[in-house]
Amino acid sequence: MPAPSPEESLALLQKGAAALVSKEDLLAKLRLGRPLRVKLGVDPTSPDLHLGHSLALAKLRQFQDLGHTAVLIIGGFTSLIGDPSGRSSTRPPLTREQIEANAETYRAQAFRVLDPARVEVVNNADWLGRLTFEDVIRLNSRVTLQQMLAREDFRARVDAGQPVRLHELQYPVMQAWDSVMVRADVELGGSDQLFNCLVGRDLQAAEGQPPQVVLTLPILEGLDGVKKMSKSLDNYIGLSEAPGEMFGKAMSVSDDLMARWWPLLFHEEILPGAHPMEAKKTLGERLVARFHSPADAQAAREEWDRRFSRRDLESSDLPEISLADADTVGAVVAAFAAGFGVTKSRGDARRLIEGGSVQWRGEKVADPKAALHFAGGGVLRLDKRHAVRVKA
RNA sequence: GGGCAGAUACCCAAGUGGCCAACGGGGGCGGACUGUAAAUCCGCUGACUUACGUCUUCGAUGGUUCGAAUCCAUCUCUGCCCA
Repeated sequence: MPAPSPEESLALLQKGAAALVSKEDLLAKLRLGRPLRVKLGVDPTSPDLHLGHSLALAKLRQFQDLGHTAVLIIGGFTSLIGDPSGRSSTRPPLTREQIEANAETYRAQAFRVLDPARVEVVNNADWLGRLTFEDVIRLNSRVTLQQMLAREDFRARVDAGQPVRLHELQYPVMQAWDSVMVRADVELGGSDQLFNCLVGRDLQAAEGQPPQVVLTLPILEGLDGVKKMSKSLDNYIGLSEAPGEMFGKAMSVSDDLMARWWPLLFHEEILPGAHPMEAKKTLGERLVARFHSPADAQAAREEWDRRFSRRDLESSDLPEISLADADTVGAVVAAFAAGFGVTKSRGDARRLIEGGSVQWRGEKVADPKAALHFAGGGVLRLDKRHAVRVKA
């Protein structure tokens, strides 16, 4: 493949971007003819990277494919504070152990998207943790309170009478310092990172470095179609989720949300005239193909059709467990535990049963006290998404 | 440092001595309908219990009372105004 011209690269890199500061700067940097250092910071605040992160990761991959270097910053230090972006309240701090563990899983997940050959993975605890108080004061002198209050989420919390802690104001400064330390040519991030990334430009300039180009990507809405996709809201599709889970979650989103996701995920318009359900299946398939493999995608779709369209639980791929005869409540609790590692209270189980969700061998069992006999085996349906095959 | 207001379940919020495991809304879960969509309708939404009921819960601790989310004291935290 012939190396694309700077102009061609620019056109490609602009696709799907929410903001680019600035186009001219990026073009100028592309014309330097050397690999650019493209920074993306992620805070290991949870064990999972999700589809929301994948937009920036995919853009980073695009840079890599054009010959540039990905600088993936694991926010070992920043996550001790937590970016207040998009949050209406203070984030609870994580322990160092949690962060370490999460950082480890992040690498693995990020490499589902990134090219391992052109990436530097660094941890900002390595430099932020060494700053002296004097250093910190010096950095802070570069930023004004007014600038901070220009950030909408801070402003909103102040206006709403909610606390904003001073340490939260440090977050943009730390992120900016990262840019200086890795000598970033470009920084990627979600739209809500725009402010932080721009502080990076200021700080780099103050340190005598050419300011980075900032390229932001749209924020992906979560499964609920209302809030930003995030682990803490439990409205996400994890990059390392099993194909079936991924496909199923994709199928559960509203048609409207799917239509909004489509261009963000695929950089193309949704097929006009396609039945929404078909389109959604295609979406699910493409996601599974992207993060697992085309074969997994096809299998996930077939399994889904079998299980949910044709409601053929009997031939579906279910966890196989052994269960002792028990009353229905006890059996449901045991099946959740053995089949899915999920702890259900007996109250929860009873509610499911009384709600008519539980079926044994295709027959609804609505009486929590009914005794179930598992000799001979069969399928025990627990709720929409959970069913187990009981061994004979 | 001073004054005022506030802290209720996942979120918002009602409740100012017993009828409170705590109104209502949101969210979530389940059912009907369906395309694991939307809309609509119904049920559930602290734990244990077949049930009667028992236990834990209304910022924390201690108290008053036969009885407290509700009253008193102290403490912790938050917002606003003043300095």
